[in-house]
Amino acid sequence: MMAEAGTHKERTRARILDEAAKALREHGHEGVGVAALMKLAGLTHGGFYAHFKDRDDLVAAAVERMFVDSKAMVSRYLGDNSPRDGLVALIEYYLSGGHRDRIATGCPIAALSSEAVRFPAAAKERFEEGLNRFRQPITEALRKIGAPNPEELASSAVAEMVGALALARSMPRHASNSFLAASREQLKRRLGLKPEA
Amino acid sequence: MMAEAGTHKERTRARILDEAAKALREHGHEGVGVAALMKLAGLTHGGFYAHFKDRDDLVAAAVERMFVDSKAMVSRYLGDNSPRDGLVALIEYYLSGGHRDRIATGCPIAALSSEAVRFPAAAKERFEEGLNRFRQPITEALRKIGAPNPEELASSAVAEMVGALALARSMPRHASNSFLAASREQLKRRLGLKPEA
DNA sequence: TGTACATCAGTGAACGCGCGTTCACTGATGTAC
DNA sequence: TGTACATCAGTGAACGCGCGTTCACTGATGTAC
Repeated sequence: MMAEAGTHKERTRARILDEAAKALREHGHEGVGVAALMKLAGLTHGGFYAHFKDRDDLVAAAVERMFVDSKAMVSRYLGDNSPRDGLVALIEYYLSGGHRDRIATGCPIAALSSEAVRFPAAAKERFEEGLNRFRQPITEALRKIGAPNPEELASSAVAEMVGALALARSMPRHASNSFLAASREQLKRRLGLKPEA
Repeated sequence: MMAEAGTHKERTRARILDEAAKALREHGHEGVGVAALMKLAGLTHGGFYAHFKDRDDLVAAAVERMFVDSKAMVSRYLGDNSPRDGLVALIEYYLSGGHRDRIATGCPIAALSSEAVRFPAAAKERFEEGLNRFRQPITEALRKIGAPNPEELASSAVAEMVGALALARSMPRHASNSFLAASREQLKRRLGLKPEA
């Protein structure tokens, strides 16, 4: 995933962060223990403090790390495609069963939407930054296709995407599938991405 | 809030649940400790087990209790009003600064959207039930005003409301206000609740 | 109406456990000569 | 090229602490007579 370049120490730190970024999405802020995390990275717990000041420091760095995945995901869809095709592809991926089922590597915003309020200050700031960086390219794409009020529309779309994904994860499979489908359809329609009937 | 009728024991249990339902929204699943909770209810921690089998049992009951507030909130807006006025009022309250700032007594779905996946089984079931009971009257109101595909539209609207409220809580005040405003505007427009221009 | 007694909600000390953190140490790595 | 040494990432035992849970007990309440 990452954890390639740099000195030995840098690569170890990156390995810890890769695991932390996954564990944080999968188990939440309180669900990531230092000992369990270090074990996932193939180390013992004492070594943790050679890399991070304390647990809050780790959480802040892990939140930043999560948004590297987020940025890559957005670029994959909005990078090369036309804005219109990109938005459609982004919505279809974001609200897919696959994304719903892969919390650990999926969108950090949806994975932590209701927990971020309680993050320690540094982590919270990075979450806010990540959220803005997610919203911005969507705003730009909407502007390019000539949507009215692209900022407002992008905020609203992000809210729906995040809400739909988070809630879909708390539902039984069947209900979850149609819940995702509902937002996929409504989003494509209201962003003007559907061939008009 | 509740905690009035019944025997002494029933009233005590209700008092504990009232506090738990607030603490759960405010501090999340891992943030509600038995000792702290009992103190909030004016009791000592040992007495807890006269009322609940264990912590999971409490959490399940507290989730159910939260949705009593939720149901009351929805009825307040969709109960007496015309469906159209009711929907407008519901959206305006739900996405208000006041609701954003009162997590402990606000919508349980938004407060726990990203955590519900990890609830113990019984709590998770009650969360699902609560979500359905929230969605249903919105579907009905949309059906009454003649919206096309009211089920799909209600799901989509609930996703946006929940996502917008949860994310607004993780933002600095100014950004948060306009984020809420964006979803308020977009929702009223797309549900056909705006006087057409 | 007054006394004796059973009930049981609630108390608070104690438990085992896992958490975050500290620290004396080890042993592999890279540089100096 | 080979040896001596300094560095420091990583080890693992130990810490204090707060958690959920147990349990012997207390004392207020309500019923029986």
